[in-house]
Amino acid sequence: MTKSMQTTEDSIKVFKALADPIRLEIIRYLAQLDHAVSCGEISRVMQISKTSGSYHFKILQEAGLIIVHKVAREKYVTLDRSTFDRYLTHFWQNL
Amino acid sequence: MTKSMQTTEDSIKVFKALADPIRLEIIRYLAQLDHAVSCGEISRVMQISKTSGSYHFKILQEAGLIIVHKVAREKYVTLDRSTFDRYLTHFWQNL
DNA sequence: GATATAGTTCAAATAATTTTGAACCATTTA
DNA sequence: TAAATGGTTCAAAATTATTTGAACTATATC
Repeated sequence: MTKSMQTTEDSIKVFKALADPIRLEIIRYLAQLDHAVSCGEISRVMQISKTSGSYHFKILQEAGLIIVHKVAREKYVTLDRSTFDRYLTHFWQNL
Repeated sequence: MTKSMQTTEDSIKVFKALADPIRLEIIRYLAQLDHAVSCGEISRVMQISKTSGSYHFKILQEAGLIIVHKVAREKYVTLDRSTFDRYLTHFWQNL
C-alpha cells in the first residue's frame, strides 16, 4: 500500500469538500461519534433532504474524506483520517 | 493577544480560500520564498491580470492566510502561518 | 506638470456549486 | 405481492464564485 503522489487537483477536491457548512457539520458529527453511521441518520440529524445528503456524501467520498461501505440497503460512513492527515495535519510537508 | 474562538464561517472562509488552483499556487510560491513579495510580482509569476490578482489577494487576506503591508505604492504579502496552523495543522483540536 | 506604475473598484459576463422534486432501483417487511 | 425504506439520478432553478475590461486613486519618476 504505497501512497501515491497528490496532485493540485486532489488538494482542491479536499479543500472544496471542506468548504461547506453542511459537510463540515457532517465531519464534526462523525468525528465526535467515531463509528460508522448511515447516510439516512446523518441526513436526519442535519435536517437535509436525502437528495442533498446524497450529493454531499458523494463530494466527501470523492475527496477521500469518508469511507463508505454498503450493508444491504444502507450505506455506512466513517471518516478517513489518513486523508485529513495528509492534506491538513501535514499540510506543509505535502505542499 | 488572546486567540478568539473560531466560528464555522471562519473555517469556511479558510477552506474556500484554499480551494482554488491559483491561490494554492500563490501559497506555494510564498511558502518556498519565505519572505514578503509584492502583489505585482506574484501576479506576473502566476500570469494573471492585476484585477484577478487583486481579487485573489482579498480572498486570502479575508481568510487570514496572508499578512499584507503596504509600502508606498505597493503591497507586500507574506503567509500567516498561525492561521494555517490553527485550521490545518491543528484541525482536530479546533474542530 | 506629464507620464508611468501599483493597485482597487465596479458592473457585466461566465462558470461552478448547491438545492429541489420527481422518477427511479434495490432491499426489507407485512 | 404490496408497501415501506434507504438511497441514487436527472434536469431545472437558484445561488455563488471568478474573470474581464474600463475607470479610478495614489505614488513615483521624468
